[in-house]
Amino acid sequence: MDLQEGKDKFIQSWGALGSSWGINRTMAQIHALLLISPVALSAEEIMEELKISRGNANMNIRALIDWGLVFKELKPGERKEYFVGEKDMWEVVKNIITQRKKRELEPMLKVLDEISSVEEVDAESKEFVKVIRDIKLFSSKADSTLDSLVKADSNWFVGTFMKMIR
Amino acid sequence: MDLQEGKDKFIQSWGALGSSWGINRTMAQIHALLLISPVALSAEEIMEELKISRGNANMNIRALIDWGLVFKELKPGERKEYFVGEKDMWEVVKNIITQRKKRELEPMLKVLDEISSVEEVDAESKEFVKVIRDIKLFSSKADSTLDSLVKADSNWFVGTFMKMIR
DNA sequence: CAAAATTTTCAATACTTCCTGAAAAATTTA
DNA sequence: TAAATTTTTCAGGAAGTATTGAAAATTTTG
Repeated sequence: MDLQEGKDKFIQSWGALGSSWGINRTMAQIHALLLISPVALSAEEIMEELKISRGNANMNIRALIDWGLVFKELKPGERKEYFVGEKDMWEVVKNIITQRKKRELEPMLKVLDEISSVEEVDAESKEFVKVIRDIKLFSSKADSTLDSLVKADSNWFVGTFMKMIR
Repeated sequence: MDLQEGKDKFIQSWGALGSSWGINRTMAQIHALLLISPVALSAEEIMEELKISRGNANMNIRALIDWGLVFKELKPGERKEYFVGEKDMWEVVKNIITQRKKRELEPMLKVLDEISSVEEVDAESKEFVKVIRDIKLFSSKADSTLDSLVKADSNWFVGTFMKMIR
């Protein structure tokens, strides 16, 4: 397989993967492109490479910066902004976990909290509150497990955890 | 807060959460409804409760059964099918991990494998292959970690892991 | 400060995914 | 086997998301 074919395949697959994870295709493709690019790329170059409009490129680059997956790089003497991708996969995963935890898990915990104040007047409402408390307990555990995971370092992940769990 | 309000809020939030996880809103709502329902429900009842069409209900119930999150229940002497939700959150999470691993992570591993056969003729292609191999290594580790996680039992998750990691 | 370069915004539109409802298929009953 | 009941399918339309492109805003340069 030649380089261009490999690159295209990677960008394409990474984009498809993103789609099933609530990340839009273009955003995932830009991320893929920057992951495999040895040098920082300008918006122009990204537009060119992925055949997308300026607006689209700009929006998704901002979003990636927001997620901590891409960084601006200013070249001395150059007016354009350049962008580099976070290459350390463990960092990538940690950032995604952190963001999604904040955006999704935490709001859900809040809702579960509110909901468990339903008055337990009859069998049905008692059962409801029980189920909700169960889910809340589980979610809180997931939440703090993810916290610890994010604090742990990459070596821990690739080493100890694997051995321990087997 | 009263029961109906609590139920509605839960179904609504669970639906929203699903959307950001590549699971469509209705599917997540049906799952939520069955999670908090103490009894099995028929398609009719689900349609009624969520105000959705028969077709929509049917499709999404099938999908949930496919994911192992909902089961058919046949009541003796009744012609209709009834459905119950998997109530054990650990089972729910395990099924989701298993399915998504199979549908997304494993195909990605396959692609990474193919791609790492790019000929390393120059600096650029060497760098590309290096990055891809890195990602592949990481993904394989994630894959087997998830395998172990799914094999482990719920107690392990709620107990040991939490202590160890802190 | 004005001109040039670059980035950002956003209304219009293209694209994708989801949902409906009615017809077809399947299953059960008598 | 025919009628009744229930489930499944799927074309067409609705709703939701993503993308474009051009204008506005911002930044840099001389």
